[in-house]
Amino acid sequence: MHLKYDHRIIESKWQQTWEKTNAFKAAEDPAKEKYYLLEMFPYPSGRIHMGHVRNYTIGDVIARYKKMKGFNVMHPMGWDAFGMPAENAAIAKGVHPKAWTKDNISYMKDQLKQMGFSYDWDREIATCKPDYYRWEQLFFIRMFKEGLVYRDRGFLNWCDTCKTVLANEQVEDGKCWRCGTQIRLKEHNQWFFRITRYAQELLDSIKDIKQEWPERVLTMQKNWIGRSTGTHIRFAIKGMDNKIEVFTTRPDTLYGATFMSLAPEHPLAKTLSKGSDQEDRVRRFIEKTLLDDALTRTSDQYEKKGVFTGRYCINPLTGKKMPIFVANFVLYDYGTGAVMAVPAHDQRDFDFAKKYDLPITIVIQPEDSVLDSDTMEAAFVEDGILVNSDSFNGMENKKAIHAITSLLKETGQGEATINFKLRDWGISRQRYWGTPIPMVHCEKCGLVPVKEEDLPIVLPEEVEITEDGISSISEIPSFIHTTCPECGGKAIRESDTMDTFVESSWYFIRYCCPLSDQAPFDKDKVAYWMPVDQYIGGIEHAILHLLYSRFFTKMLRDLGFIDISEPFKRLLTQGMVIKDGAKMSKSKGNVVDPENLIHAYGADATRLFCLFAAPPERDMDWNDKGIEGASRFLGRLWRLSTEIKDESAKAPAMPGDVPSDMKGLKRKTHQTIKKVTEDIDKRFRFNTAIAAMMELVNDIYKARPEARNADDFAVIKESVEALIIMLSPFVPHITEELWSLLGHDGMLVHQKWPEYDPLWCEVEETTIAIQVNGKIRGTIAVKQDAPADEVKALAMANNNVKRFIEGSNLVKVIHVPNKIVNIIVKPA
RNA sequence: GCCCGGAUGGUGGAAUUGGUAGACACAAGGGACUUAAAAUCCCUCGGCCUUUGGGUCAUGCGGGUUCAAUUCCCGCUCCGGGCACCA
Repeated sequence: MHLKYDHRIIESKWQQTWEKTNAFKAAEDPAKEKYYLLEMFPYPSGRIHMGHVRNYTIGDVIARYKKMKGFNVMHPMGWDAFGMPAENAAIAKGVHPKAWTKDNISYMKDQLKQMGFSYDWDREIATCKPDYYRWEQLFFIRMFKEGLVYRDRGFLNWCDTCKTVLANEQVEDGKCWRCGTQIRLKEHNQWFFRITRYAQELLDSIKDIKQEWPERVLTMQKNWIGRSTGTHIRFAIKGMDNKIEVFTTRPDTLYGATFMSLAPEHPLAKTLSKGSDQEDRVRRFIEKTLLDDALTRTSDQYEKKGVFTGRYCINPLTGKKMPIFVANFVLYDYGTGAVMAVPAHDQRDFDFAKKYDLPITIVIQPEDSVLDSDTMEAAFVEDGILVNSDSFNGMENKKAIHAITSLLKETGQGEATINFKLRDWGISRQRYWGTPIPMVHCEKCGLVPVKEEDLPIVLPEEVEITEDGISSISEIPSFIHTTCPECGGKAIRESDTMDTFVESSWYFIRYCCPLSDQAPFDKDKVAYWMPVDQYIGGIEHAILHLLYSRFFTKMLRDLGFIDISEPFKRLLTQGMVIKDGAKMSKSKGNVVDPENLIHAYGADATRLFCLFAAPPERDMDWNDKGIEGASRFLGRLWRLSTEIKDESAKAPAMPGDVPSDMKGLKRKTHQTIKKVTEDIDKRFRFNTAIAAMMELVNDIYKARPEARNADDFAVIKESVEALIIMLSPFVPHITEELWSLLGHDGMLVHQKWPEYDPLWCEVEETTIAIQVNGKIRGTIAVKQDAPADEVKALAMANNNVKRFIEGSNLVKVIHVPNKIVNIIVKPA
């Protein structure tokens, strides 16, 4: 009788053994090449979901594989523990966010352990703990001193009924998700990180990671940073001292600028109309427009509307009056929030001019036709020759861009500039569950940072939680009232907390030295482990999290904390787990709980299924039935290994009477080792690696009845053992058990990855396809690398091929070695 | 709307550098074993036609390049991700 495969017993047994023996504890060892593998840490939402299982299984395969390859692997795990869901849960259930988060962490940690992931739990981090966020507060203070933090006007979603600030996620169709009240944008001073100071470097250093990051992620980041070269132009306002500055990539059209459009958020929008009969209309227009979100406002279908402010500015080149409008399609976030309108050469300006009957002046003519401003039906946006532009008439517009910019520069009315779409990072959150911003408002001294020795500023726990919400720390007198670090007088603490993206922008460095309490980072340890060799996470983080982390790394370098410039050497973006056509997520209610799978089929089967279902980069469509196949395969592996052990023990040592040939299996074994190694190492294609190992299992099953003597069984044993070792990163528990059942002493986690013998990988014979005029008409078997003449002759001799070439004239024969022969014929 | 991806049998997917489309699985159907069931093992499995040799269509749609296109180019459709306060 053989032991039955019982995942419940085996999995917990090996999980305990690994833990007891500290199998995954990482320590600096200069003699060994380090490998820092990291998966994006989870938000402790309550239970792990399929996305976590997929992400962490992919990571675990690589971590275990690299360890077997001899690397000193660090594979840490932690918790992105601040954030909105904890507050929502607090409101819904009356639990304190801290308690809710703590419970979730302990439950999810247990779940991760049940999956058998190879984490070094000694490095665990939770971002909501003061011993973590105190360093973030230190960074904030140092950044403030370097001018990398500033306070500026910003806009918040405000619900008048709930009297609360709403996150974008909490706004549905412009209305509050709880009470349905139309939200409005409220002005509020907020803290910003000056990420734009790094815009150029973030763009330039893409070349340093280019080889190892997915192309599409870098493309998205480049577009997000959005560098463009253009010109700043200042327009004088009639009757005022102020000027309006615009950014344009088309200074060549300046002579055609006939009016000015301001974003409703523009500080001048209200000021310009003050005291005029337009004041009320402008105010109403701005209020109305601010209700529409940015997506709507940039849409093609969005009706372009505006209102005259009652004021004019002066075109710096023509000297003509240009009416100033507030227009709903102008965005405050891009450029300067003001656009010089050139209706003849910009479609939006054209539509606007037609609607409000504003002058259209053509300043660029195409070379092959003549435009007429009275009859044109769309803006002319192509290249052409300047007209109506004084001394620039007749110049190609591309050249005029530089010529006009030079003129503006000479007259002090503008200059060439570079503009980025990237905006500074607003990090203020008017929420309780986050890192307190270590600043103090003093009436006398203004904004003063907390003294570094007074850190951490601990988030107070005594908050009021009701069904309606959670009080802000601004309502806790003991927290809010303090003394000024500079003058010692009465002062008020900043009560905004930081965006949780700040915590996740540097956690990967802290993993190198999670316990250090003298400084955020231990330089030696960081120097050994950083950068992360392989980072793995969802494609949904392609821009924000990854860009913020890159920014933080560069900034911490400049603040003297670390010596590297890019945090993640290699990136793998894993696709999402999709069910019913949408991303599996709590908010969509289509979540599959992996816990049921682990109980019913085991962690190994769950891991195998996740890896086999799709390649990591692709979205994975959830299918409940697939796990059966994974589970069946493990049963097959189990029986094969235990039975072979008995059979080989009984086999006669001397060659038996029936000759047999195990060459085929030996070849397949080495080819499989090669294939699996390359699939993991070069391509991260775990699904095809598993398929290859399934093929090997099928071949062993077929070869088994042919085995007669000890030599034959030695080949089979070699196959089975190679298989068990190669499968161990994928299904670590069952393989560990089989390894020990086969009589091995040491644990499989400490085994070396198998090597393949190139000689045994060679193919003896290959099947090549014969085409006639590009259509397959037969196949022939030939020796690997057979000479072209021989192959061509064999191809022409094929019976079916003959039917298609007989009676035609041979044009040519294309031979691609070991692949195909294509015979081109023409009818006679 | 803007930026970035994706689409291959009933299903998940494979085809690594332009060279036999459908590897490996799932589901389905058939058979063996069994008192029976489960498990296991074996076989069939894109559509249509067929004289069972094979022929023909087929990788979201429409064009193109090539001896040869799932793969490269152009134009679409649909689906997904991101859009700066979800993480």
